[in-house]
Amino acid sequence: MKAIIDCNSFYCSCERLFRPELDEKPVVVLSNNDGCIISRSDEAKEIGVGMAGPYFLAKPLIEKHNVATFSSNYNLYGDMSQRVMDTLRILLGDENVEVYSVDEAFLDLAEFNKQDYFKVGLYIRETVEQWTGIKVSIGLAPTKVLCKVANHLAKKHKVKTQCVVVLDTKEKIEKALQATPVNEVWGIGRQYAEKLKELNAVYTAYDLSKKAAPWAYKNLGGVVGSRMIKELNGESALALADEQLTVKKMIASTRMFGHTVTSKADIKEAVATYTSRAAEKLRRQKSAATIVSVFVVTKEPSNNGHFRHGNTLSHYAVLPIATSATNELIKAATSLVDKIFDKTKQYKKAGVMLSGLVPDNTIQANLFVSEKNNSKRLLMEMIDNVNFAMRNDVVKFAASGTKRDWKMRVEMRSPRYTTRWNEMFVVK
DNA sequence: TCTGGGGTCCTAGGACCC
DNA sequence: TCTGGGGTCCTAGGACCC
Repeated sequence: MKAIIDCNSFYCSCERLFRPELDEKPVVVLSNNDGCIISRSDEAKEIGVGMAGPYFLAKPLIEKHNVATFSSNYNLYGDMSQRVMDTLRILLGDENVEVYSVDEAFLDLAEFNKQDYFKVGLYIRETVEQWTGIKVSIGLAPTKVLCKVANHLAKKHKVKTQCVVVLDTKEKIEKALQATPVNEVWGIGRQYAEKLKELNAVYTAYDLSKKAAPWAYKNLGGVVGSRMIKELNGESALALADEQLTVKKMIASTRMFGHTVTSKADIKEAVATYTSRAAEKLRRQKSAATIVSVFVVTKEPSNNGHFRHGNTLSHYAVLPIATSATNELIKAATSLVDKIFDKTKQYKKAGVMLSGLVPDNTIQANLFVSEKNNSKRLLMEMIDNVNFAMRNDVVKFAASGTKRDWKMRVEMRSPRYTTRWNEMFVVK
């Protein structure tokens, strides 16, 4: 048996931890730039606040019902996430926990075989809540896809299920699949859901489970589709990932600007800043990059009221030798800006992607690059350590700029209670 | 004038996830 | 006026090789 554990309205729950007066009150958390709603409490949902909708559209409703509204505070959420995951590792052992996202983890419950799974789930849920203050829902089943189905049901019927749903018999699985609309199946997005309903009269997870694997191969994205059918039928096709072995294959840092930007210098500053962040992530996983890509997104005139994505202009450079040194990556990235910049356009977003990643201990010096890389690595380590300790990008490269006109808006961020001494929670 | 078969590597793009 | 950010996996198809 496996399980998935999922924090309830995670970002909202983090905010509430330090504002207990908001318990049982509607709460929402906004994306960067205060653009979209990315987390909402059950109470906000009941009022009719939509998920992932633009903030400005929901604003009248939010103000009318006095919904507590927060800009996202990723320092806080990251730290709370760590605490939840640490709790799970202590309960189950490192090797039985796969962190799937900031608020979700898959668990291997092989050690609990033949026990009362409901009690196991309840015990995990209560311990996490007691140690961290974060409420979670748990789905237990033989495969990952079925765990997700169980977890959906646990969230949908919180009181009745006590946020724990176990699917360990054929009958329970069948019943759960029948109660699950096909678009809620993990791996079925909007496009597939529409296709399934219109062309194949597949409306529920149960209908989908009755399709043959070769059919799914043809119609639902190749092996991805056939695995999904197997998983729905209780045959495990997706193993728990080994955390030690997973390193990212691509690292990106991208942001919307706080307002539209037209100057090349500003774009270069932004790109240099994003490159520094990406390079830090790169060094954290001890990789070096061989490809640097830069893209910008233009602002287009609004299409009579309908939202429209701008055009993406991008370019990449292959480096002569893999590197993790910020200054080298910035040099490559900013010169790419020269290639894609069009002074007749306005821009609303830019980003940097590092790919072609290799372990940085295997970098071979080639004939054309001298052996001075080692001292550079030491410098980078020092900068990372200082920045980590101060947590405010104290040491920056000059190319990143100092005034940062393009910086995003974060107008309603709560204090970073758990990661900054000067913002710590005060007990009166 | 006739022009095979099997393989690898790479990129672009589509779908999905939280 | 205002619509996030960071990923993954897979396939098709082109270039190239022998």
